Amino acid sequence: MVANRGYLSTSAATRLRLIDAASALLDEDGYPAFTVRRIAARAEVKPQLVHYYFRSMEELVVTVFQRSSASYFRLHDEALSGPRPLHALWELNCNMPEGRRMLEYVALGKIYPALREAMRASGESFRAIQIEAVERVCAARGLTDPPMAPAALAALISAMARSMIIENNVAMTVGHEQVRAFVEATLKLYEPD
Amino acid sequence: MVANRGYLSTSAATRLRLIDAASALLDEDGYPAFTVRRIAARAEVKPQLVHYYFRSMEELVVTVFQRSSASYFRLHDEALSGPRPLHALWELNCNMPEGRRMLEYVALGKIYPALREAMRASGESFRAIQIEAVERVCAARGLTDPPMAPAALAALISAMARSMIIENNVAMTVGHEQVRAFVEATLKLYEPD
DNA sequence: ATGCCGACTGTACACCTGTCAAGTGGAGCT
DNA sequence: AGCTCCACTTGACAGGTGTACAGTCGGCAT
Repeated sequence: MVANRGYLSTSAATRLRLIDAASALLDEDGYPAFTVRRIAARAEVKPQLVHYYFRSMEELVVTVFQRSSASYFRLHDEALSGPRPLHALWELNCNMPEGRRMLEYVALGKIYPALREAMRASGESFRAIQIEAVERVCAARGLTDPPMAPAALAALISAMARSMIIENNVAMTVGHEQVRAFVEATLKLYEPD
Repeated sequence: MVANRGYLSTSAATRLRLIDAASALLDEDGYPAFTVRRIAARAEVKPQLVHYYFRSMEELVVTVFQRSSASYFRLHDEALSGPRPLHALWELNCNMPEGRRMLEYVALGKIYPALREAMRASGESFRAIQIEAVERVCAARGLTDPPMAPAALAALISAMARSMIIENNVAMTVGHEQVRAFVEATLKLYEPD
């Protein structure tokens, strides 16, 4: 067989099964389900295999996060490439499962410092991309005096979507409709049509 | 001694000590520190006393939350009673420790359903109060056509403050300055001066 | 003096957590 | 045939989790 030049154990569909299982559990039952035994059971594998493929739970959670992040990156990129990139970004942030997962990562970040660092890095790069996107829209539409700074709009889109997710989590919905209306009205200033 | 007509065990400075300890731990070390033994240790009390005063951890967490909520209510009320209530509300949401604690409650809410319900109830009533406050400001200043619905402004203030807290948690700060500038500019439309 | 009652202690349960060290079994190469 | 390598299993560790229940002790009212 051809050698696999990976510095870490390559091969192994099992490794993938573990990552899949962890992701699924995070979606379904949230951060409390992120435990060695539950993940292994979900992957139909002995618990010890988790530590065979990952040094620690911290390494696993970072790996899972990176994959979430990469998958979000694709959707993100796609959204920003279309016509009306800002509207697409808003839709994406409101609806995607990745958004709901983020809350769980925030919780797990309290426990695993490496995850916090990964989140910081990915969060900052996403924001940078979004700021550029806003600037491109402004330039393209000849908006010389936008209602707010590009960074503020990027942060606003994330923040409003994230907050609605959090509130939905505790079954709070007061004002959500008005928030959506406001954000969409604001975006229309950037992207009429 | 006079009888205490409480339906639940009254008296007991110990009970208070436990609630204080739990609050402090939540502030300092977050939701992972919310455990019987750590709380008891912080209160300098035997662990068993936690279950002497509270049926379960769920009852304790709800009690602690109610107290947070009540203390926030006072600050909230005070802020909304001053001149420039909206500016005061924004400052309050950005700076108070109650805001940081909320994140921990969100995490604990995944574990304790009763906490979720308490959060929903208190969240909705705070929002209702804020909506009224916005409407009062609009009426007082003769703002007949505000930039957004009152509910949207209330939600926006909460959401932006909360999101900045979350991002600070992972040491993300890109765009925060611009967000502050935007929110303050918006509030100035409601409350010039 | 006796008995009650409320605050608190001692002891224990069953279960779950992450992590590790040593062994097994088979495929592949020399 | 022997050796090595790798995916995986066996078995176990020390420590943590929430919760229960029977006992003790001291002040109070009768």
